[in-house]
Amino acid sequence: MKYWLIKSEPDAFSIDDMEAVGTESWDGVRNYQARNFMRDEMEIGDRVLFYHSSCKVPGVVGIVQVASRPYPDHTAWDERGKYYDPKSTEENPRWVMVDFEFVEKFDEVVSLEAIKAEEALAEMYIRRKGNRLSITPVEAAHFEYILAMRG
DNA sequence: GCCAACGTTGGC
DNA sequence: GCCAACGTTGGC
Repeated sequence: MKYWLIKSEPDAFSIDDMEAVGTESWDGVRNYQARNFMRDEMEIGDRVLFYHSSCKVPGVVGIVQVASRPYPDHTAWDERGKYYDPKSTEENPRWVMVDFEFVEKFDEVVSLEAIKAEEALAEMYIRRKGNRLSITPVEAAHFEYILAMRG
C-alpha cells in the first residue's frame, strides 16, 4: 500500500464535490511525472491526501482512495476540450488517469501553514518551494501524522 | 495581482 | 542537444 497527495483547486473541484459524486475520474493530468505515478505505481486501495490549492486556506481537506487501474485519458482526444493533445491517439494514448473514491472529509483543514510548523513533516514535497507537481508520493509516517493533525 | 519556480517548446 | 522564451502553478 502506497500513500499519495493530490492537489485540486476547490473552485474547480473540491472535497465537497468529491463527496457528492463519490467517485471521480482524474482526467486532465498533463505532466509526465504525475502521469507515471498513476500509470506505474498507484494501486487500487492506495490512500490519498486530498489537498486544496490556490485558495484562501491551502491544505489537506480529506482522504480519498485509488479506485481503478490506470486507463487512457480520453479528454486528450477531444479537439474541443481544454485537455486536447494532438499527440495522443486512441492507438497510442499518451495520458492516463485513475478513479478516486471519496473516503473522508476532515472536520477542519490541515493547513499548509500548520504542516509547515511541524518538524516531523519537513521532508514533505508540499513544503518544497516551487512545488508544482499535482500528484506526489507521501511517506506512510507523514500520512499518519497528517491524520493525527486533523480536527 | 505579483512573482518565483520550473516543465515544455522550438530555433539553432 | 543546448538553452532562451514561454506558459502554468500556486503561495502570498
